[in-house]
Amino acid sequence: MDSRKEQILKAIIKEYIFGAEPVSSKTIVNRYGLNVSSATIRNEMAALETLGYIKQPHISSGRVPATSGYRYYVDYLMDNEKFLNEFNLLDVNTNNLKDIHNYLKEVAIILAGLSNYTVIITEEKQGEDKIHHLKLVGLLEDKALLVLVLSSKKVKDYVLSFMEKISDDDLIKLTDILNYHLIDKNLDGVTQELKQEIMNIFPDSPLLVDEIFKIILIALKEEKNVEVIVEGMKNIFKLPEFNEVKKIESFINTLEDQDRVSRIFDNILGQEKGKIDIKIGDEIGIEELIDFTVIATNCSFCDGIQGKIGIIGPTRMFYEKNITLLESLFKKKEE
Amino acid sequence: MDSRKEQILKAIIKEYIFGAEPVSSKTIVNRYGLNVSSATIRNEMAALETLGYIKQPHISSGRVPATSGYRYYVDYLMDNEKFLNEFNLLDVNTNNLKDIHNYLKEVAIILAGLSNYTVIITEEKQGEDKIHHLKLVGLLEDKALLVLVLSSKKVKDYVLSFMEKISDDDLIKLTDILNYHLIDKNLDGVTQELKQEIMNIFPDSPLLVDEIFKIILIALKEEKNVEVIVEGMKNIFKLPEFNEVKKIESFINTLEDQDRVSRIFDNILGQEKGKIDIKIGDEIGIEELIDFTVIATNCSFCDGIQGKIGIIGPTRMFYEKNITLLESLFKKKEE
DNA sequence: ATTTAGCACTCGCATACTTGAAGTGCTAAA
DNA sequence: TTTAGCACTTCAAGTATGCGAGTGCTAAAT
Repeated sequence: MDSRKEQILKAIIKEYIFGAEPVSSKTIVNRYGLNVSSATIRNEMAALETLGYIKQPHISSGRVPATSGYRYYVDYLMDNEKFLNEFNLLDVNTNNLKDIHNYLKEVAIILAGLSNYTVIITEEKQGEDKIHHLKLVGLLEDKALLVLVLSSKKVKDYVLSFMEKISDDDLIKLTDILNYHLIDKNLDGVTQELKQEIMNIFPDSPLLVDEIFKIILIALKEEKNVEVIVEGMKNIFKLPEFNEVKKIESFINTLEDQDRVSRIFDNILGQEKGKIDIKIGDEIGIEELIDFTVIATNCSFCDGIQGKIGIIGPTRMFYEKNITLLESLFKKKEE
Repeated sequence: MDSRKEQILKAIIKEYIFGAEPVSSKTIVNRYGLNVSSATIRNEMAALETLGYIKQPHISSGRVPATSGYRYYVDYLMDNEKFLNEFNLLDVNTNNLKDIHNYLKEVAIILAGLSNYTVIITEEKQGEDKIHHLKLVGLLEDKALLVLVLSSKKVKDYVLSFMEKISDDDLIKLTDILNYHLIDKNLDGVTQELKQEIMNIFPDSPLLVDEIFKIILIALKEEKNVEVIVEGMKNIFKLPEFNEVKKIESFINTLEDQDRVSRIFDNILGQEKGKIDIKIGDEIGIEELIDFTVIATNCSFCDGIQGKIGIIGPTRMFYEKNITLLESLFKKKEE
């Protein structure tokens, strides 16, 4: 990636974000004049395409950024223009749950209006439940039952299907190790690090441990009180690339499903507070959102209420603007 | 409307509710055989069209029910088949606001799933604010400022535009009368009856009084804590007649706007509890919902929380099913 | 070795035309 | 009053056609 390729990639992305139409070599010469002819641009574009940064909707059309093109843009090319709006909207001080809920709803509406995209917010009241006991029971050679006993005395069970065959001995060994590490842990304890640790001790079945962890997360999450707020779905109608009923249906279906909205955050956000995460297309990890980008961040309120805020828009979103928008929620207004 | 016309109207509506396609004279003969030929049906259909109960999307197509056709059906023709599902979902007993909110959200999701339409619910915590004082100030000959002082000391003002010219004298007279009747009244006091009473005393400007009342309602409502729940918007995608982006956009725009959702209920529901109201097409009073029917009812919970529940679907909705669905929310399960 | 002019080629989109099926209204006879 | 029959209308789907935008490639220029 020499400097000229970067310039051209940046031009293509800026142009496409602005116009939502395939960008031609001629457009780049006209508007970003790099002192070369359109033929040269075409050659460079062909190179950028082999590198996977851009693609053609069909032969003989202009180029459109690919996911990795946007990723490159966000990581290396984006102008960090500063926007002036600093709202400090999230400096709330209340202990009333209902108040917080209504307030966050208001925040979502405002943010949706400012961004012109869809805003998702979850508030989670940390559940008190921990894992009291855990058991793996073999059913068939590739199926087992995971039984969870929670400290609230609730019993939950899930059927696991593995790719690989697992012996009863393995199950017992795994049960012991999981119990040793997970007993009396709540959601905060079930971290990536712990998973790694267990996988070091028990390295033969990485997929299985993965699967089990996912289920434990789900089980404990069910004990959490997660409230989901979605505002500004209507903004999708402003985007010319989503002018088909099928696409809109898929989007609305996804965002009306609280589980899937929670999963967006689970997939993209770590534990860190205040950091802004950007996931583009398939990085979000939800099939239906392949054409979208999510910009999200953690935040926490009084009373142990955890919040997550995300802006979801097309992959060709105004990255700079929306990153600053999310950042500005936390900033104090300068005097 | 002789009996045969009623039979044919009923057949057309049932057929259209089921199939969402214009109903031909032949279809009626085939499926509802009334021992007459299709030509006779055609003659009757022409008559039903002049009566306004059905219409043709274009000449040489079958007939589709008109709003007044559905109205006639609901009022006189509908089978009151009883459905068995009785949920008694709304027999809740809690004083926790947050609980009620989450519970109602759950109810909305369930109801949306059962009905296959969109469900709207509002919970309203009655505001304490009353009107402390009211003033009308003339601005231009067809504009005036309505100033409201609330008992919470908040001052609100709104610009009124009238069709007709209003003299300063009239404004003063009207101010006095409104003050006399409205001081220390909250939302419960601003009723249709009171409006009638004032209009009897001051009959010259019916439109004006109407306008003022609307604004007072809005002002007091702003002091109310109204929470709006909308679930199942995705169900619109199952309806073949809403297969255009424009139509879906209009629907979602309307339902994402809390004010307009509140207005749906304001327009169609009276004070009565437990009564099921059905409004079809333009009867709803919201332009964008001209192709929809709303079935709605009032309900109230502990703690002075007022709720309104509505099912909103196409005018060709399964009326019987959804009426029973709403009814069954309140019924006790029979032993 | 790099850049560029020029040209053939591809694809999508809009327009117009054709055809067949569905359904009506009307007339004249039953 | 009802019905058979027929002319007429409209929609929907399929097909042909032309146009414009844009590319890739080749051969010449730098």
